[in-house]
Amino acid sequence: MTQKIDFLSKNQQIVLEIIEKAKEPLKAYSILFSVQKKGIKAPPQVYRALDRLIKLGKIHKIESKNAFVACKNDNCTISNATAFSICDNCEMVTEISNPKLSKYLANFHDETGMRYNKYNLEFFGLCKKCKKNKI
Amino acid sequence: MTQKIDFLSKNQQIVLEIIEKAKEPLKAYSILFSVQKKGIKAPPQVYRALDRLIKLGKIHKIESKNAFVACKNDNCTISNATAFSICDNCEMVTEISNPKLSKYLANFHDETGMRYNKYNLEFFGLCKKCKKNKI
DNA sequence: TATAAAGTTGTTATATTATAACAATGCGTA
DNA sequence: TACGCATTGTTATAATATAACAACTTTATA
Repeated sequence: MTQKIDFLSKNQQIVLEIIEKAKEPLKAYSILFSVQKKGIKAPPQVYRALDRLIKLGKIHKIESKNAFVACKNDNCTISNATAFSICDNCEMVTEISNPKLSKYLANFHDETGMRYNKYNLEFFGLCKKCKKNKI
Repeated sequence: MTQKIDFLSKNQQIVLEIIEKAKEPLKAYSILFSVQKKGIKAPPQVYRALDRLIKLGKIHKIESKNAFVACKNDNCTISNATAFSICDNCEMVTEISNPKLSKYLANFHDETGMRYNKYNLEFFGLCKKCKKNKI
């Protein structure tokens, strides 16, 4: 129940709240615009908060969109294993939480002997709605 | 043997060559700088070539780095399934071609009923060399 | 208490990445 | 030829992100 929100600074809380309320991934500058009434005035303030929230696992960055979403998993405190599905048409983004998938990827290792401690996976396609409406 | 390079325009060939020669992922503006002696003067010329080459599957974009690498698979003509391993220390990027992995991901479908036609996966960790030197 | 250390914030400026918009050119083909 | 169409060149600007440093807060410690 009690989130680690106590450990967040004022700006971090402001930024986190706005991302959590949003229904879609938010861009940094749209966040900046939204929080100007709350006293955050400049890009570095937003980007610093975003960086911190990412490290804490509170939010994730959708790399292919330069946008940010809240982590759907309440207990999430790390950010080392992320998977998303992204609709090419309506741009909807959903975090995938599939234990089999995460297990498979966490255990994956290739021929080079490199071992991974982090991954990010982005799937693209048409969501159910868009598939219906377009075909 | 014969590549589809015949279908590339002049600028596309120039950009592809420089990416293929490079040992690491190249940024768009570093490409721009390198090809100015060949007559390419402005960002849109580079970005247009990059877009085309990506569509053709000749190169891939490393989303977490905003950088571009040549596809290692000679026969690659599509760009819908990519996986990379990225060293957090030396920034080395390697394209993973692991049939089991690609099969697994190509067949993956989640509970939402969404079906994917494309994915991009980026693994992070320490490469063999860096692991040795740091630990 | 005071004062250092570390972290957070605010601020200005600027770097980096990417695209809009439109004119000019070349090229196949009807 | 003259049309359509893709590619190219060009200028300007949009969008994304960070450097650098001063001010302020909190905590830690002498």
